[in-house]
Amino acid sequence: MSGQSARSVTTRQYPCDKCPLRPLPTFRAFEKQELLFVSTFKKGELAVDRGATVLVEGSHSAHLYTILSGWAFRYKLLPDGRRQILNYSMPGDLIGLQGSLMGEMQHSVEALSPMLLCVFEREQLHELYRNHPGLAYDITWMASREERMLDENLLSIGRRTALERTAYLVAFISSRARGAGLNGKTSVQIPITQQHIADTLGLSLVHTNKTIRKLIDRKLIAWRDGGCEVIDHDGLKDLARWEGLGEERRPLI
Amino acid sequence: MSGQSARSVTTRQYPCDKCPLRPLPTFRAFEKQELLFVSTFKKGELAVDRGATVLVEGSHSAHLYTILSGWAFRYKLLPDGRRQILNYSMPGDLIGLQGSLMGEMQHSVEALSPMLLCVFEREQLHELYRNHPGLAYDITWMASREERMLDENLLSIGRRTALERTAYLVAFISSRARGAGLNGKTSVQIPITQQHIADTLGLSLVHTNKTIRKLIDRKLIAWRDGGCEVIDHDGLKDLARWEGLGEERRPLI
DNA sequence: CGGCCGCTTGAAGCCGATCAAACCTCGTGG
DNA sequence: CCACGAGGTTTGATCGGCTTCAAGCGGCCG
Repeated sequence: MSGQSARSVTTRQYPCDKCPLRPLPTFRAFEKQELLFVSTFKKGELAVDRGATVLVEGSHSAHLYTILSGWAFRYKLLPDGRRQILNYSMPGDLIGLQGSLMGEMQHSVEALSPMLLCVFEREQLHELYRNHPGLAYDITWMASREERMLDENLLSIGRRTALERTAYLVAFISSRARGAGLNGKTSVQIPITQQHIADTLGLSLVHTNKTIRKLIDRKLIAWRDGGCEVIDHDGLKDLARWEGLGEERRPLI
Repeated sequence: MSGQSARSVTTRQYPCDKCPLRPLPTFRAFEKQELLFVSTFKKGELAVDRGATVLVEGSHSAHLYTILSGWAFRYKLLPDGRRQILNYSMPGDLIGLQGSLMGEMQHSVEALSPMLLCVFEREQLHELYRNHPGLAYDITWMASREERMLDENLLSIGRRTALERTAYLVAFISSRARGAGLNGKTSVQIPITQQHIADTLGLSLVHTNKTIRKLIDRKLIAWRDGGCEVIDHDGLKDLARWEGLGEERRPLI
């Protein structure tokens, strides 16, 4: 059973002023004052294993998180077990904001790889809004960004063919991964199984496999070491008729 | 051509202290100070016709809106014209927040009925965040609410059958309509065509029609006067395996 | 070595798409 | 007053993309 909620609070390895993410060109710089507040906002770090459930639908978590490293996905289930993956999360993304604002979580979050999370307390969100309007604005911005990604995913599932959808999804994830600073010298290894892709795109596993094979045959992607690798990013975007992500600088909390 | 951007600024009929929506039990009350600010935040009212395009993908609008009355829908298009409806909007909902926060609109908004909108200026959002943390929190809350609806819609399109999807959509819209105070003595008339439903659910028009017929035959809904009416709300929810909306009180700006 | 997980492949069948046509209502103009 | 056309709904027939069922393969780990 891989779904167990294995987790352990580690000692703090990354004080906010030595945040490994903030120096990246994708992220906006902090005001000194904001950095100070976030340092007190951060309550610790949480390490979770691959396959661990970080947050579970129906719960009322006292925490929200920023991903320091690793990948995760958000999903919902129907009563009979059908699963829909809603989106993926990677370094710099907030996890659990919906639950913090509105009370109960209405989706679950599972780690796709070992992860390191910054832990924040929901309770202090009000203080953040009261004293740090810039950060408050950033949080709304990030919520809007998530909304935008969901809009695009809806368009994809609703109106693109299986081949287009798959091309879109791989291009989308790899764009985001690059935006999160995950590009090694070569292209990114996306740590997902074909079942994840199927559950994201609303397809069956069998048909997903056959569709991925077409992308491989066209030399658009490769499937290696239990993960996906992009070979021809522009080819994927063309096939999916996708414009790509705006590459604006974004906030990090 | 019904897509023209017909619009006209009317004189202000509803000062914020006489807002027809706020007294409704669905909405949270304002602090006196918040009411004052929103009164200055509101720049006027905009009346649009049915079929008018309120906001268009790719534009940089200087405004955002709250719906005073009427219905609208958000949608995206693929280059070849395929349309995906993302969500519906009704009284009390914000329109154009994404665009205000992030610059460019990445979806369009079209009126489903004549509408009356409160007009706000994007520029003043920063002032709102600086001086009214409570309202800032409310805005984030509303963005999260939209995100939640999108999550549910994704689950629906990705993993529910055509019949379940249709049942879900109708139940969902009518729940929201009731939450927006649109329930007359009888049930709500939802002012949409079957083409809208098809474009929301990722189905063809023909199949949507046949699916709707099944719901009618089962006496779950009725189709009258070019609109949809719910007859058996619980029946729809059961069929869709849908839990329903949390009926929490929500903010209004 | 055996079992599990993830990937692959073939065959059969169905859900929903597409094609085609007709009908109804309503507004417009001759 | 009726002819006409447009938009929306309806229905039947055929097609095909995707699902489902079934089975086998390969690698990794206890």
